[in-house]
Amino acid sequence: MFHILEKRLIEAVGRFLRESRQVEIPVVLEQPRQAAFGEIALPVAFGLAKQLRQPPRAIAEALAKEFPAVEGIEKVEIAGGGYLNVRFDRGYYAAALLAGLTDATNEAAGKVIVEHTNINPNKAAHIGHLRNAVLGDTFVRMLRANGRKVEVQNYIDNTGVQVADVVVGFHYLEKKTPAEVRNLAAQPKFDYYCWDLYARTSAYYGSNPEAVEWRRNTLHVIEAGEGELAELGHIVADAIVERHLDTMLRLGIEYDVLPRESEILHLRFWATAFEQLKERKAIYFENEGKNSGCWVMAGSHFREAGDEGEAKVIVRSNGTVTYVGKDIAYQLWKFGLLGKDFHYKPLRTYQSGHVAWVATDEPCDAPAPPFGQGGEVYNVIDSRQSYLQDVVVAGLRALGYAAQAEKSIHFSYEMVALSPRTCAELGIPLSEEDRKKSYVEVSGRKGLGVKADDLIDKLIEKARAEVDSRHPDAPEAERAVVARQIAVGALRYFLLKFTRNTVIAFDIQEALSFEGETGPYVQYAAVRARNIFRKLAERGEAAPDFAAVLDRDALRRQLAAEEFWQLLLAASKAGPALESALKAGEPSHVGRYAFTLAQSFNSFYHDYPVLTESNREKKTFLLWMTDYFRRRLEETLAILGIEVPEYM
RNA sequence: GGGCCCGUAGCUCAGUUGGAUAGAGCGUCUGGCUUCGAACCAGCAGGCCGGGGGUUCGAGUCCCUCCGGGCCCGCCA
Repeated sequence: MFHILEKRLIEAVGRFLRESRQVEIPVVLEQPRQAAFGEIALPVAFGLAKQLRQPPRAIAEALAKEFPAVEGIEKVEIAGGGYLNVRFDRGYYAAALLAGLTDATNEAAGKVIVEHTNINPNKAAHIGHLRNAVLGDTFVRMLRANGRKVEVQNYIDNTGVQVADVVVGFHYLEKKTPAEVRNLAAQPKFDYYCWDLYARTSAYYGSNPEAVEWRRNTLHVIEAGEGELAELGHIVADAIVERHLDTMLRLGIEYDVLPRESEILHLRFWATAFEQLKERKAIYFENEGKNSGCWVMAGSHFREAGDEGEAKVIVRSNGTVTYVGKDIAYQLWKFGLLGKDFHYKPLRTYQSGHVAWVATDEPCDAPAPPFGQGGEVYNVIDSRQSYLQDVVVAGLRALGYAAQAEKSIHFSYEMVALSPRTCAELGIPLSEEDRKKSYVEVSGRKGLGVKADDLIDKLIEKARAEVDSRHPDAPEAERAVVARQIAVGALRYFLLKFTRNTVIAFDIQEALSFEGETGPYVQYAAVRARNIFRKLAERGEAAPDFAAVLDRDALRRQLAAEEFWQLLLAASKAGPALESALKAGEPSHVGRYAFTLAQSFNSFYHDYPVLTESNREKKTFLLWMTDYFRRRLEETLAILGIEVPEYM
């Protein structure tokens, strides 16, 4: 509704200026500095000051006198150096909200592809991976809430060097057969086992340089896809992918399709992309210099104009393709530009019946929905890979796909590091140098980091203690559910409260907090709103028919109280909040909105006892406000992927 | 050497395309539970927005420069 009035205002003011002043300027709306100034501020007078050669204040006064009538707007006032502050007709506005009038969502055409998570399937997921997945998943929920069609992809690099390292560990260090590893892989914490093995193998390379040859050979065999080492690679990667899906499901994160590198190789996606790249002269064969014998992309494609820079090798002199090359092929496929497709088989069915599919190289009986063919592609990848993402986009552009290059968005974010305090707490040894830093980078290679499942377990444990102390009589199973919901709320909110380009110095104390700006704080507000209606029912009272009691005049009477009006206004801005968060590409903005909404409600809850209110109109109004807040809180939390517990 | 990011209250962070008196949370201190359950609320204190220059009627926000910190720049992935 807020948006509707904004649009009306822009339209009316634009026409007014055109007709009365013969000026054509874009009408900009602002949020007044203070809520008491009104709902919308128009700074038009400042823009006109130059053109009309008059002081802004005088222009504002003149404009205010002739200001056109706009439905739903009560009046305009002059303020400050020349602002026109607009006040809504409160009764009109609230009546529209009560009638269920909402801002229309964008029905933009085309599918959006969001790729996130993308964890190397060779070890347990850690806190950094969680940031990626939660950011990606929340962005997906934002897009869907806005009416967009979204496909969630989780790319699996199952033939890469990281998997090879773990295979080396099993085969050369532990001398295990595929059958033995298969047994191990069926154990619950196989990903933890590999976490340690990966670190051990990496360390082994350091002290035994000749072992690096094992790795090279293993990688080669895994890519070819045949032999015992390749079998080991599959066992490891497939099992770990399942563990990752389990971990993410604990946070409510699901996927539509898992494209895999093994299929990119076997289905010769790269060969097809290579032909295109050669044909359209996007890459060239280098005959001299250090890159002699390689196919390279000229630096001018992916750097600032004028900066020739270094060329990027796409195909090595031994004929093998680099990681970026495969990524270009994958990106082409996402847009439906490759002229090839994977085959698919169902990987798992979620509780809702939703199926996650995985790429295969041979057809399967189950009919898969169409994947790929996106109109817009978001790659959720940390900022350290921005150079490579630039190369991928440059590849598209060099192939003549300028439109798709524009629609290829690197949804980048900064890494999660560990606070020194948390390192100490976890018993991670720090060098003299690390101790001085404000944070320490995690390293899978060194086995240095906080495992996702450990963190979730810890959060559940703490939430459970809180729930037990408050609701000792509630059934055990119920308390377990509530504790899990609170833990997930705390974790997801924690990862979302920072803007994307802030490095998170992960501090376990801070993440375990349930007070202040946290997920549980917001959940608590929603629970309180629900409790009021539960108590009402327990008293044998039915929820009133709001529309019957609250006509426009009644609403106007109640909303004459400034506090009520400000609360309602804030709650009514969920739509615009989502829209601006999408525009900015910032899930954290939705989190922040949820928090301020919860703050508003908590103060309302504290100041106005609803159930004991004796005046019928006021009580109905308070109940309506409660209900309105409850719905906005629930909607916003759903976008954040946070559930509302039965009680807290 | 080149590129990207960051520097705002004791700590952790917000701050829309430049706008009115720079905001939260935590922490400190002070008050508030007679169940719509305090995982809450109210209040106090705390700021040369890293330094300097510029553009502008107006700069935390844009430009230049310097200082401090992080990340990237491979025929690894």
